[in-house]
Parts: sequence; C-alpha cells; structure tokens
Amino acid sequence: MSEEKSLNFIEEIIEKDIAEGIHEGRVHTRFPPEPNGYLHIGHSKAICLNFGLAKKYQGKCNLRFDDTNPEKEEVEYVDSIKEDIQWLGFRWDNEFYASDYFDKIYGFAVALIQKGLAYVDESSSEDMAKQKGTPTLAGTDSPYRNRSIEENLDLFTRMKNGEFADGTCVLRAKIDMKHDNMIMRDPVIYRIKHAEHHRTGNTWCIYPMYDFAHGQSDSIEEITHSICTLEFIPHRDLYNWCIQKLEIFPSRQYEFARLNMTYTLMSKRKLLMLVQQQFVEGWDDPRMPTISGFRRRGYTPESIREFCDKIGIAKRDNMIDISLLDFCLRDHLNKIALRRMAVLHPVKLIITNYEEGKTETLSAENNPEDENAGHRALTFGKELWIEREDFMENPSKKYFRLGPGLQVRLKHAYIIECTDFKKDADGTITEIHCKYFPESKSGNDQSGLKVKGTMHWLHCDTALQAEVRLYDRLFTVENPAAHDGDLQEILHPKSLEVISKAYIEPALAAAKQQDRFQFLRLGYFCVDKNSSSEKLIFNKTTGLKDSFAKVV
RNA sequence: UGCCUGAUGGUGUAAAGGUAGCACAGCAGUUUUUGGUACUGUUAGUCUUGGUUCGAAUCCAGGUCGGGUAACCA
Repeated sequence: MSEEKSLNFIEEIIEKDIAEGIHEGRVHTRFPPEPNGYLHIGHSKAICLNFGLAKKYQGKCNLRFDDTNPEKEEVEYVDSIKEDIQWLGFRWDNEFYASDYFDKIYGFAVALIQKGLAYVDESSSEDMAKQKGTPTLAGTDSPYRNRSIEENLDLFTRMKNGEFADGTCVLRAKIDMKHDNMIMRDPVIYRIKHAEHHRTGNTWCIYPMYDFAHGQSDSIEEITHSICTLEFIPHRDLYNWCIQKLEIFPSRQYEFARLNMTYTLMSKRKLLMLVQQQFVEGWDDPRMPTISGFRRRGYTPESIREFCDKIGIAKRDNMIDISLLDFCLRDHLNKIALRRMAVLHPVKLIITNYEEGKTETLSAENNPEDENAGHRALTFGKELWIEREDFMENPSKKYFRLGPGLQVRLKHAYIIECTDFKKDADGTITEIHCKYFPESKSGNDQSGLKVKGTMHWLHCDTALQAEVRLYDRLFTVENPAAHDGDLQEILHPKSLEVISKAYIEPALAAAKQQDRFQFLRLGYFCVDKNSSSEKLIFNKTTGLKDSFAKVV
C-alpha cells in the first residue's frame, strides 16, 4: 500500500553509492551560497535538495559561505541567508566559510607549485585572454609558464606579502593550453585583491578563485556529494584535476538544472539592480522573488518546500509555471488561514426594514477546513459596507450578486433583496437600499429562499480601518531573463496598489506581524512587518482562484 | 566553429525492453451560506530518420533543435 515515489537521478546515484559502501555509506552535502545578495526562490530548490538529501539519508548538510571575493560580499548578506534557511525550516550541521580555509588553500597552492603544477603569470589580462585561444583554436603558452619552482615559490610568497599591486600577476594552474575544455587552459587560481574581507579583514591580499576554493572546501569538509547547477559542468574537469593532483578527499560533483519560473527573475545581479535603482522597496519587498520577499508577502515555508518537491530534480532546462507555486501556496493557506471579512472598495448598503440602532451578534466559523479553529462574533446592523464590485445596475444573467431586484445572502447573516439605489452626478453608486428577510438568518433559515450568491460585508459602526497593499506580478513578460533592454521596460507599472482606507472586521484588531488570514472572497492576506496597532497594514499574499473572473 | 549537455501533452515530472502515468494549467460538470474548498469527468505527449527486437520513450547509428561554456565572478 505504501506508494514508492520514484527517485530523482541524484538520489539514484546516492543509493548506488550507499549500496557500494562508498565513504562507508555516508552522505554529506552542503549548501554553498556566496554572500553577495539575498537568497531567492531558485536557491530554495538547492536548499531543499541539499538539506533534504541529508535528512533522507541520515546524513549531514553544511552551510558554507563561498566568500572568496571580498569586493562583493557583506555580513548583511550572511545574516539574511542564515535567517532565510532557518525560516524555510532547515538546520545546518556546521556553519563554515571558505575563508576559514584560506591558510589551507594557500598551502594547496604552494603544493601545486612544488609539484610544478602552478606558476605565477605576469601577463596582462588582455594577453592572457589571447593566450586562451578560442573554442576552435588551441591556446598558446604564456611566456612565464616555464619558470622554475623556486622562482614561482618566491613570487607567490611576495604576492601574499603584498609586494604587488592588484592585477600585476596571478597564480595559474599548469594544465594544458590546448585542452578542449577552455576551463582547463591554465586557469587562474589566485589573484591579488587588496580589499578588506568581511571575516579575515586585511590578513590576506590574495584570494583563491572559485575553482580553487570550492572543491577544496568540499574536500576539507569531506563532502560526499557536491551538488551544483548545470553551468558548472565544464568546471568538473578542474574540480577533479585538483583533487587528483592535491591527493585530497575525493568529493564528487553532480549537476542539476536550476529553477526558472515564469514572470520571475532569478539573477542576483539583476535583483540587486532593482533594489539599487529603487524599483522596489528593498530585498524583502513583497514583489521580490527573494525568500525574504515571499516571507513578507505571506508565503509559508511549507508551501515553498512543497513546491520544491513538486518541481522535481532533473538535468534538462525548465521553465516552471508560477501557477504551480500559487497552487502550493493556496493549498496550504486554505488549511491554516483564519477567515475574516474585509471590504476593500466600500459602498454603503442600508437595510430599510431593519430597526434603526439595533444590532445583532452573529457567530462565524474561523475556518471551515478546520473544526478546531473555533468561531468569532460578528456585529450586524442597519448600515453595512459591501464591495463596490458586488453591485451592478444592469447585471447580466451570469451575475450572482446584487442588482435591482436581486437577492443574495450576506455571509453568516441574512438574505437581502435590493429595492433601490442612489447615484451621484457622475453616475457613481452612492447607496444601495435593501430589505432583509428576518426568517432567513444564517444557521436557522426558515425562509425557503434560494440564492446563488453570497457576499461579504462589514457593519459600518464597528468596522475598523486598515491599509491594504495589493500586489501584482513585477514583470509584464513571461521570461524577463530573456529581455535584453532596460529592466524598466518590462516592469509592471501597477505591481503595487495601496488602499489606504479599507474596512476590516474588529476581530482583526489584535493581528500581529506575519499573521495570515483569508479575507473572504478576496484572497489571502498577511500582516506587514511595518504594521502597528495604530495603523494596521495587510499585504495581499495571493488571490483566491476566481472562476468568475474568466466569465467576464 | 570546438567541447559539454539535454530533448516525453501548454508547463513540470515518471515509466530501468512489456498497458505512456502523476501534478499544475485548460475545459466540462456535481456539491457548496466564500463564483473558495472538495469531488467527478475530459482535452492534450515520447524531436526526426533508420536499425536491433515478438515487442523500443527506453538499446544502437545518423540527423535536427535547445541550453551551457572562451571573467583576475561564483
């Protein structure tokens, strides 16, 4: 009866490795972000993969910051990355930094020089580019390629000691300038950067390149399965070359296809641009595809994990429909979000046959999906707010809401019938008059009336006010990454709409930051981080599935 | 143009030589005091050409198309 879920290709490799007793069947992964930006939804895929694999196979997963470029990295990013991973629900076994290993990595470089496998090159970067050749044209050796070991050792030591300015020389691995794989044409493995590092300060003025730090860090931590994205496939040759020449722990690299999602930008560089040019409020702007943005928007970690599980792991390029993320979100929120009523675009409704000044307390369930969620009290009276969209002067037959002579149910209250309405000079509806049917009271309906529509409402005298922020997609095109021109050209002009005076029900007064609700018939909303008891602010997380919208 | 990769409905992802399945999206319907939820039904797919085989999405050969790759970034 237990349905076996099929394995993805990495799980297959791992299970094979375990079966063969490689590394005593141990599984140790790592998540290796560079702290040069905030984590986005694409990183969630890698996080769920790496931490998920460790969990599934009773292994370990390290968090390791790939901090080898001091010019781009900052502690703010380190902190945000840690917060985001934890929020997603994962705990790392070790918190490491590539910069922890600078001494060891330096030692690896010296070892390579001593084996005659690395040399200091004073060619300019232009010359080095020429030496590289092209995909079809073999490269040529640098004039500095055959320096003696002693000279290389001396030069490299002086590089470390700060005797040279940035860019004067680099350390290169001595591999093969005619290699089919361009990466293997004597790659740079150390460069000079007189820059302060966020952790090592001014201790170093030379820093290893990715290819001479990442794999080495994997080895030092005895990572068994080093999982990265497809664009690192050509680097695997070098990864393995270093392990072999240095005779260090043989971690293995495996590559999977990164996440692409419709209407979403995944480039950290471009996201940084949105922040710097203030097209959004910051990295955690609810429109951003960052983990912190989704958090502020009201997404749940459960829904993001479920999404990552559903999209699968494979090697072919993909473009996931963002509606799948939406589905996972709604699916979870539907189960956990308390129901409340709010009126975003209010118009007054007067119940003409309801006694002036009278009120009634009604009971409303907090969540029909959850018996244990309990009930709350609602006040009903003569004057109510309803949604402007819920009234039409000349409704079509498919319109199940209010219009002259039409009947609807007010949720948790009575059935009403529209008897009259008022307009101002511009034709804007200013007031709707209805009569109610006292015997149609919710839960005890004796009226025998049948209506097609049910509407949300708020009692004028007791409703509270709040700011509500409505979000739409940030980009107008399905694949913003493919857009060549200015980002501004494809930015959705109405990605944010602020409703400064929306009405909400009194039960929402005590709502705290990050609390999530379903505003009946409107969608899911969560309390913004800048919300206060004086001024409540709600972010729209996502709408409800709306099958009526398509009819219109 | 070299090297590396990949190709299954609109989008993802399974099927390890034996009935092409699942999810999202779409469409239609049932239920409903949320035009929500739930439930039911349904449309739609193996890049191509050959070969091996009783039998091919799967194995082999050629082709086509897509992606990556020529940073002192990661």
